[in-house]
Amino acid sequence: GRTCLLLCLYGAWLNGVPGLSWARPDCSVAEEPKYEDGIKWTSLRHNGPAFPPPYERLPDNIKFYYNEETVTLNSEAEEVASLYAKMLDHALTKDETFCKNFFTDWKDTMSPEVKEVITALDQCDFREMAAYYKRTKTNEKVQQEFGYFFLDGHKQRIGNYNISPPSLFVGRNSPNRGKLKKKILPEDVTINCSEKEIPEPPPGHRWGQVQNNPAVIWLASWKESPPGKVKYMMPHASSKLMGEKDWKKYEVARSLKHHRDQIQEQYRKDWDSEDKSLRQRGVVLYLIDKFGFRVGNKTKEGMTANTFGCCSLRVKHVTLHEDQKGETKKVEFNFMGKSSVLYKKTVPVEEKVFRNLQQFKEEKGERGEADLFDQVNFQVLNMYLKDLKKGLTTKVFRTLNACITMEQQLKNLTDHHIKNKVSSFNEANRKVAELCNHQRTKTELHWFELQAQIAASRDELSLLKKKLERATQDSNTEELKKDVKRKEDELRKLDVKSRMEENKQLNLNSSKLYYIDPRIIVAWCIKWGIPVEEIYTEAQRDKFAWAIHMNNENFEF
DNA sequence: TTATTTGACTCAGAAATCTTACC
DNA sequence: GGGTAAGATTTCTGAGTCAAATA
Repeated sequence: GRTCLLLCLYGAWLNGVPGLSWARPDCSVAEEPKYEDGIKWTSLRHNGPAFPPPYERLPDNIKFYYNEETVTLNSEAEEVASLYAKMLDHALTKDETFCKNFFTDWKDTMSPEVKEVITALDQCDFREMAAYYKRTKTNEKVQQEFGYFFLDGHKQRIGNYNISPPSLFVGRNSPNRGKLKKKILPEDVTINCSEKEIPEPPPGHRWGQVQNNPAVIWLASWKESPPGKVKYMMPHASSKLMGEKDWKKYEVARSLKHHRDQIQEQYRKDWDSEDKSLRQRGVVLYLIDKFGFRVGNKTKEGMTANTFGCCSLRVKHVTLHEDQKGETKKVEFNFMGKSSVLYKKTVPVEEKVFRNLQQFKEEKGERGEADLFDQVNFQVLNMYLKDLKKGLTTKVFRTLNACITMEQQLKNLTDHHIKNKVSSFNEANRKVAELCNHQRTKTELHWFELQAQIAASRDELSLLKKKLERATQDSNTEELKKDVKRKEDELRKLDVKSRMEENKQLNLNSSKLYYIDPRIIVAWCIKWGIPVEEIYTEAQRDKFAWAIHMNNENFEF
């Protein structure tokens, strides 16, 4: 209760991190060790990750058919088939690459005889299996014993403690989509913990590796087959360790504010430089600073979807628009960004940026596939930024821009404007989501249905109106008028619905969770007497406990 | 050496699940 | 008042960033 909260605050001050304390349920005020740079903990105890139950074979009455005939699969092949069967409703099972990858990996699991029989995926009938899995949704409650860990004696939640069962890779636009993600065994897992507190591996198994590395915060790690990346079992966002990092992230962004003028002055100079790499650096930094682009790492060809960020933009992604008099200069960006989200915006830029872009494009001739900024990459940029300010990297600009935008938007909301405070808040939030290009792809089916409904309704309305025009003082004029009114109401409702659907295009969650300093929001809530519960969900309040406990009405970013 | 890969986080939308509103 | 659809929230896991290790 309140006492606990006060103790938390007190404990946090003792720790030297304002507002940050051990997350619930443990609120004790212990003397905490201060760690030198890079050391995260003294004692770390947990039960390791939870493994999925072994595969259960289909009952005898559920069959798989090939060419209308029953084929009996061995256990492994049946298991992989079940993964596809469970996805039968998913659009990906109509995707060529997905199917090709799946079929290749699936065949590897078949016995030689069966492999000879099953040669075409489109002859396979998984429907009986699919129906069976729909009926028997296993809804096992997660075991509480795996959900927590102890960091220096404090009980904390774990973010992801379940190792997922084998599945088909579902990366969007990834060349790996459809490939089998193999079963992870304890032998594949590295455990990170205190030397004397090694968790018990599942019966009959042993851990691949056990280490005691206080320089990292992960509890367990393993490699996933495609795309061969290391996965980690990490503390929950509500844990002290994560909250601390979150807080530091925003502090770095705040400190960037004081260096921004200097950075801008420098990149303006760079636009005129003799050195092309400096000119490119200057333009890239301008774009990142101004429009919140991601830096754009090189992506591994053939392993990931073809996506882009600022440094990795191609010539074809940028179109320059100049009006007749050459007064307004606009740049049109059109490319696939992170997670294959389309970035399509046209923005005005300064004269020198425009000329430089023009030159970079011309140099490459008509080769649209050529790198627009061939002389810079994220290492170059981050090296440069690090020298200006410790801890400064390119992504900080995105955070800074998001925070400034949010703070400004909220400031604009005066008592006069605010009728419904929560929806006003969402409007402000929406501006940030727009900046960050956080999108939600609309549920296609729903959308098309709605548009069809609207079109049909429009047609009917115009038909009714014509009828009404033609009608003389017949007895049914009144009836017709009523019909028209009814149709108009219906159409209006549909339009509202459509607009709501349109708004869903923006995804407010990502900016709220990762970009907007929660202290801005808390301060705003206090100012207007809005309970934080109306803005942040429970999970979000847990994550931002540090900011909520600070309770600073006068916070300015 | 410097370019590339790996490791460790940090951010991303979709799917799954829970809650509420509506008929 | 209960069944269901829509909406809100949480979980899940893929996809970025960026520093450090490696070749």
